[in-house]
Parts: sequence; structure tokens; C-alpha cells
Amino acid sequence: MTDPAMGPKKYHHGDLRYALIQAGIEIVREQGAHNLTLRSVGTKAGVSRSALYRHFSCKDALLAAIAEKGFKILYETTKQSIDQFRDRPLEAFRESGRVYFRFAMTEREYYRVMFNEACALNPEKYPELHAAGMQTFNQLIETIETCQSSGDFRAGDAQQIGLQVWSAVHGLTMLQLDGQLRFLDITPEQIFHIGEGVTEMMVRGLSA
Amino acid sequence: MTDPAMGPKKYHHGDLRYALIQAGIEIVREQGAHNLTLRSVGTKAGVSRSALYRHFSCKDALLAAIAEKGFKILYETTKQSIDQFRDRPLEAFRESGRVYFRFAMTEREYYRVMFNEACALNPEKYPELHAAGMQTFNQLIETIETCQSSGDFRAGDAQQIGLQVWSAVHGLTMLQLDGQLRFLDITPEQIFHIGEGVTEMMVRGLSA
DNA sequence: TGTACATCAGTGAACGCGCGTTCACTGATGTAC
DNA sequence: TGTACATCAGTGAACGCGCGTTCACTGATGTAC
Repeated sequence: MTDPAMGPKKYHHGDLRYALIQAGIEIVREQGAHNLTLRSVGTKAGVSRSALYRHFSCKDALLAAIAEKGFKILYETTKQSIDQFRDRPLEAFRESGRVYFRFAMTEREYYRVMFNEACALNPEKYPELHAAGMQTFNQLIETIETCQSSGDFRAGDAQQIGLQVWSAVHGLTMLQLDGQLRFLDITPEQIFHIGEGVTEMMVRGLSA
Repeated sequence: MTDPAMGPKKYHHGDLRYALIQAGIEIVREQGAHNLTLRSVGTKAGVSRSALYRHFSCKDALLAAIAEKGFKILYETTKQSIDQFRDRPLEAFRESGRVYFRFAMTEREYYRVMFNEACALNPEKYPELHAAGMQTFNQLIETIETCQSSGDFRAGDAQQIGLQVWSAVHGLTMLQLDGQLRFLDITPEQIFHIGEGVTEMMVRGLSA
């Protein structure tokens, strides 16, 4: 978590802000979102817990920074994947859904942090998080608009359609994350199949 | 919260279990899910906080009982509404979505408790909650099967389709509940319109 | 190049808070005689 | 009908826990001369 190039045993850290975010992400991944505490982050970064306050005004600010990073990762991952389908808009749309869902299932706890209520309720408080989230959402909207231009999708307010699509994928994700699918005996393998089903339902529902 | 017919000042309560569940529901509605503590429930029910342990093994057990009641309310509400459309399956399906979404938007915090992770992760621990949840879900599946029989929907595994539909509505609900739609400047009025859009997308996507 | 100094990143002990849970108890209740 | 008793629902004080945050401090750092 510390850049080895800086050498050890320095009193001043170098880039503690970055290190704290990275430590936070690792804790979320390894121990779950509920174990992300100032204590655990401090320990992981090899620093006292109050050091955090030099770089973040409060815990939520750290949370927002972690979430922001998550949206950027999701954006980049999606971008790389759908760029391969520049000439096949509908396939780009499908791939977009797959990538999103795969991200959510791989980074379960991280996904939860990205959609934590505390930060979302204050969009104006965390403008960078807002921007990162919007960039990811706008990418989806552009994908949809491309499908409309190509004649694959019917016309209509792309933002609204984007929200409908987002809801469907987010919903399946959250049901899985919160354990609701245990009621139905859905296995992890089946979940991706159901994800494909959600995408196909939407493709048919949105087609021209 | 106490049945007035029982008279006041009794040492033994009469039906404290029921009263605690009701008190819990009221706290969730009035003060939000995060304010549901053993202290607040005890106070609301006019009883010491340790009295709760005579009726529930732990806090989660109370949570499960509250959630169970919620699914029963949702089931009954939906049942009454869709019974009016016995001869119009597709309209029953649409109404089903409307009722669900209206319930979620009206009982925001209660909805959150119904889908709390702690109980869902132990389905075998709370069989009555499991049963109540399944009854609600099965009602959706039956509605879908009726649409398939009538030729409104294409054939296919109704449970899987039910899960897709549930995901879409649950997703929009959770995005709203967790404040994610603030990023997009979606007003409360618009949200129902988007809900209708989700339903229509699904109807088209599932139609024969 | 060496010294004095201001800056400020990180320390570590402590604070107050609210939480779920425990436990020895009290006293209302229904039952047996 | 009245008394003795076992049951057990509810009491209230206390416990330990982990949390976010504060605060006086220390000592590494870069800069001015």
C-alpha cells in the first residue's frame, strides 16, 4: 500500500490520501463494507486513525472518494469492453450490461459502497463523486442513443430509458447482494443466466 | 399501541409480542429503519427494553417479524387490487407493478426493513418470513402465468421471468430509496412516470 | 553550506455515544387443594 | 371460597463493545537568510 520507491520509515508519508483510499478499497474487498472503519483503514495504511483527518473532513468524505474511484473503474472497464463493438450497437448494449453485472458480482461489497446512501443524499457535497457517477451513466445513455440511431431501438427519451435499464440491472444486483435470492435457491451460476434474461427482455422491450 | 379494551396499568401486558411488532413498524415509518433499536421499541411500547427478550431471541428476530408483516400487507394489498382485473391479465400485471411501486414509495423505510440483509441471509432461521416472502413472489408468478395462458406473454420459465420483473421494479425502488436519483434531478412526481415506463418496457419485452 | 524557524503531517490518548445483551430481581397471574 | 404456591412476564441497572471525532503534542520537512 506504500509506494516502495519512497523508502520506509518516513515520518511524512508522501501520498497518504491515495494510500488511505487504496487501504479502504482493500478492506471493503477483503472484509466487507461494514468493516470499513477509520480504525481499520488507519491500521491497513500503517498510520494512526486520526491521521485520516488531515486528508478527509469526515468518514463520509473517505467513503465518497472510494465510491468515486469505483465509478471510474467501472467506467473504464465498460469503455474498453464496448469499444470492441463500435459497429454493432446492440451488441455493445448487451456487453455493457454484462460488464456492469460482472463488475457488481465480482466487487460485491465495493458496489455496495458506491451506492451507499450517505454520500448519495448529498450530491452537492461530493461533486467529484457526482461527476464520476454521471460519466458512467452518460456512457449508458450514449450506448442507448447509438442503438436508437442505428434503428435497433425505438425512439424515446434516452435518459429515461437509461434509467429503466439501470434499474433492472441494479435491482437484480441488489437482490443478490442482500441475499434475497437465497429464498429462491438461486445459485451463483444461475445468476448470470438470469442477468442475460434481463438484458434480452429489455432488448425486446426497447426494439423498434 | 396497547389495545384500550385491556385496560391500563396491567403488569402483564396481554399481547406484548404483537405490541412490539406494531411499535417497531411505527418507529420505522416515523423515524426510519436506522432508528429501530430495542430501546426505541421498548419505549414506544411502554415497556422496558429487556422485556423484548421474552418474545424475541434477538433483535434480528424482531426485524424478521416486522418484515414478515410487511410482506403480508404487500400481498393483501396486491391481491385486492389485481382481483379487479381477473378477466384482463395484462392489466392485472400492470396493476401489480403499480401497487408494488406505490407501496415501496409510501412505505419507504418499511420496504428497506423487508429487504434487510440480516434476515435474508438466514432464510432457514426465519421460516415464517420466508413463507410470507414466497407468497408475495408466487403471486407475481401466477400473474405472469395467467398472462402466458391468455396469450399476452410469450412462453418461458415463469419463475425466471418473475425474477426479471421483480429486479426491474426493485432496482428503481432502491435507486430512489438510496438517493441515487438525486444525481439525475428526478422529482418524486417523475418517479411514478418512470415506473410506468419500466412496466411498459417489460410488457413489450415479454409479449408474445 | 550551515543555522533558525515556521509549517503542518501524523501521534496517541481520551472522549462521549448508542448499541445489543445479560442478570438477579419483583410481583402479577393461574392453578391445585 | 380462600389460601399456598409455582410460573414466568416484565424490571432496571449494568456490562462490554466499537464507533467517529477531538486535542494537545511531536517531530520531519522545506525555506529564508
